[in-house]
Amino acid sequence: MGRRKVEIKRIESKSSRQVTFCKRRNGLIEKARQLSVLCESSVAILMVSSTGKLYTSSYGDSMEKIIKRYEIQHADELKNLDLEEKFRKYLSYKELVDIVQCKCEEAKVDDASVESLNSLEEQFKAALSVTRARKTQLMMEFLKNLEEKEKLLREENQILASQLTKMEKKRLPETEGEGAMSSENSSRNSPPETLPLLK
Amino acid sequence: MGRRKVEIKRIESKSSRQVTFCKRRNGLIEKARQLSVLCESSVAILMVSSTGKLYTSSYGDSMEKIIKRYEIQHADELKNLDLEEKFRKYLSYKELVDIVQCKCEEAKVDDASVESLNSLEEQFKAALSVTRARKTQLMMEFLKNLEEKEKLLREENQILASQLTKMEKKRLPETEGEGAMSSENSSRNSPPETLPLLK
DNA sequence: AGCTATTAATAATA
DNA sequence: TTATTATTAATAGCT
Repeated sequence: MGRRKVEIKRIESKSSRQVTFCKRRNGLIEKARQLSVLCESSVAILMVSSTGKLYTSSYGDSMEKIIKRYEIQHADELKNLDLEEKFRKYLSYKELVDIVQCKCEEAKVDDASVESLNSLEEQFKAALSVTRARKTQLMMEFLKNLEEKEKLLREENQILASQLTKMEKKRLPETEGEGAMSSENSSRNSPPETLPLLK
Repeated sequence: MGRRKVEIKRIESKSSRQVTFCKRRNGLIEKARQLSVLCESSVAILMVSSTGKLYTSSYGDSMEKIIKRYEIQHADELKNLDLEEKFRKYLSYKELVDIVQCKCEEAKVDDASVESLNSLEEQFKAALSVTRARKTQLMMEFLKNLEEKEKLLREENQILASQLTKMEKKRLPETEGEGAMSSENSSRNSPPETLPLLK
């Protein structure tokens, strides 16, 4: 689809590589848009050029949502760490540890003046404040993340549930209304009832 | 580039929408691969079909790495603060508010002695400590709760998915569904009715 | 950035 | 699904 056929291998000339990147990048984005519109789907594309520049595009849903959808599916891999380990890891940021250790060493001076102790006190307060703020921030972020995941999972659940319901209806077109059916008929009706779950 | 020109708008027929999704999805993936090879770049694509199935593909780098690249760049945008409002609500437990207000009233005494101020200081410290501990405790509880919910929702999802699969098989004894790495990892059979829900 | 000769993708069909 | 092929759409090489 050009003046001649090209092999799919690294383009040696830097300038034509850049030109091609630009052209094909736009092509890819347009294709993604079309797929999204034609097939009512969500599509996200992330491209990092050889110079490290990031180009992104998403259709049908936000980039965040699509990425989260991916992360949910791959959460099992991440599940190894339990919550506390995760937080221990988060809180061990070098920056904070360094501050604390530095201050602790200084504190060995037991015969210091009131003034120097006062200064030390202020420094500890500052370090403590930074640590607390960071802790809260990280917890908030983690929380938000979880809440989004929950929402997506619920949505997915609803889709699955409605698919099941539709199938059931096709399969047993009638039998609506409360006949004398002893309701315990095994395979009847089960999917819909199990679905609306979570409050 | 087919037997006739097509408008880019939702394909009404469900079956041809699915066929088109499959074809164009493969096309998009191939285009991404070519872009990556030709231009020495990393490309990631995430697609969610209208039925909620996820299809992903990445070239030049792992999906994780490319997504991380994105998240680094967008870290700032993620710092929304509506969560803090939520916690302000959590923290307004009467017990804590009472402590603080009581102490604040006492503090009006501006001409107090050094001793009484020292005492007041201690009381504030205690109140602050209680407040902080309670805050952290509540956040942790909330977090654990969310994680449990997530787990349950995921289980439920798997059950629903396996029910759907079973139904499809009964209905169409042949014809495998679209492949993909979707949530098909079910592997477990369903004791569907007893789904242990969220409290 | 534009412009076409060409190749590549794909819509209809089976 | 997969394969075929008549067409349209994307783009390589030049300006």
